[in-house]
Amino acid sequence: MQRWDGYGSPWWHGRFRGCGYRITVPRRIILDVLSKTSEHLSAEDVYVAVHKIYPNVGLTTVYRTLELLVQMGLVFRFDFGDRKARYELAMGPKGMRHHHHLVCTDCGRVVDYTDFLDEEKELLSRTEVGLAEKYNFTISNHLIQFYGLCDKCRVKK
Amino acid sequence: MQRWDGYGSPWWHGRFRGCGYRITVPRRIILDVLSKTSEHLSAEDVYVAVHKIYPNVGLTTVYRTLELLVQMGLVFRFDFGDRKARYELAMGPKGMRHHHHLVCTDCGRVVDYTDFLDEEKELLSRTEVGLAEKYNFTISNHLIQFYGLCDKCRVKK
DNA sequence: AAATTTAATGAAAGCAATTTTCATTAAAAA
DNA sequence: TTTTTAATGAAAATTGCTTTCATTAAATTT
Ligand SMILES: [Mn+2]
Ligand SMILES: [Mn+2]
Ligand SMILES: [Zn+2]
Ligand SMILES: [Zn+2]
Repeated sequence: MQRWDGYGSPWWHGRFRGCGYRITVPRRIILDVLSKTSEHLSAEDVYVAVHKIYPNVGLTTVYRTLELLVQMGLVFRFDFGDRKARYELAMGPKGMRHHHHLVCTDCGRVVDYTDFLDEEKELLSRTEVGLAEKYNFTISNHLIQFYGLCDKCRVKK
Repeated sequence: MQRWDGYGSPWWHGRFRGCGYRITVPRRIILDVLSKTSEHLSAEDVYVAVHKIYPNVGLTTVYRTLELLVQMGLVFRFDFGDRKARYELAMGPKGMRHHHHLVCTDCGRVVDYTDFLDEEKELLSRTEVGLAEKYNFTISNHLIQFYGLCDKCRVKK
C-alpha cells in the first residue's frame, strides 16, 4: 500500500526535507493513519487512531501536523457541515485523487465519488476560465458537494 | 429596495405568520440588515450592524434568529473555510437567487456569480440523477465554490 | 383597552473544537 | 558526540456557538 522512493523512505520524506521540516515519529504515524483509511477523519479521530499505536502523541501535535500537511498540500481539509474539520490524504498510492462528495445531512455519512467526473471536469474547467477572466481571479481549486439523505436515513423518516 | 405585500407589511410577514412565529423588533432589524447588504455577514457582523440601530439586541438573539431564518429557508448559511458561518438572504427583491461562490484564499473576499449557471444547472441535475441512482441518495442541495487568489492578492505575492 | 397567555429575549454560564504558551525533548547539523 | 533549534505535550486560553433561566413583550382573549 505504501510507496517508497527507492532509498528506503516513504515518498513524502523528500517533500519534508525540501521544506526544511523534520521527519518525526508523530508525523510518521499521522501520515500512516491517514494513508490506511478511506474515511474522512476528524482531528479527534486521528488522535485516537494515533494514540493506539503510540500513546505519547498529544492532541495538540495532531492538530499542528494536520495543519502542516494541509499547508503542504499533502492533505485536504473539508467541512461537511458539522463544524468540525475532516481530513483526507490528497494523493493516494495511485497519485492525485481529486474527487467530490455526497453528504447525508441526517447521519453525516460521506461518499466519495469520481463518476461523472469527466463531464464535470469539462464544464468546470470552462467555468474556471470564464470566471477567472470575468472576476480577475486565479483559480486553483474547487469544492463540490451534494447534500441529501442516504438510503437508511430516507427510510427512517 | 424593500417589497411590501399591499397591506403595508414587508413580504416576509406572511411567512412568519404562517409558521406561527412572532414578528419582533430584533427579527425585523436582522432581516433589514441582511436585505441591505450584498456581503456575506457572520453572526458577529450582523450583531454589530444590528447593535448600531438598536443596541438592546443580544448576540444570542442574533444567533437564534439566523438559525430560524435558515430553517425557514429565508436565509442561506455558508462556510468559506474560516470556520465561522456566513449568512445571506436567500431571495433578493427579484425572487430566488441561487448562486455559487468564488473565494479568495488570501483575503477571504467572496464573489457571487450567476454566470454559467444555466450550463452548470444542466450538468448538475444530470449528475444528481446519476448519483442518486448509484448511491441511493435523495439529493436536495449542492454546494459549489471555486477557490483562488483575487487580483489584489495575486499582485501582493 | 385591559388582562392573559406564551413565545421570544438577553445575560450569564456552558460547551466543543481549535489555538496559544512555554518548558522540555529530540531531530539533524556541526 | 556536542550543539542547535524545530517539534512536542500539557495546560491554559480563545473562539464560535448553544443552553439555561428569569424577564419581557407579541399576540390573543376578554
Ligand atoms: Mn473524500
Ligand atoms: Mn453569496
Ligand atoms: Zn444518512
Ligand atoms: Zn484576495
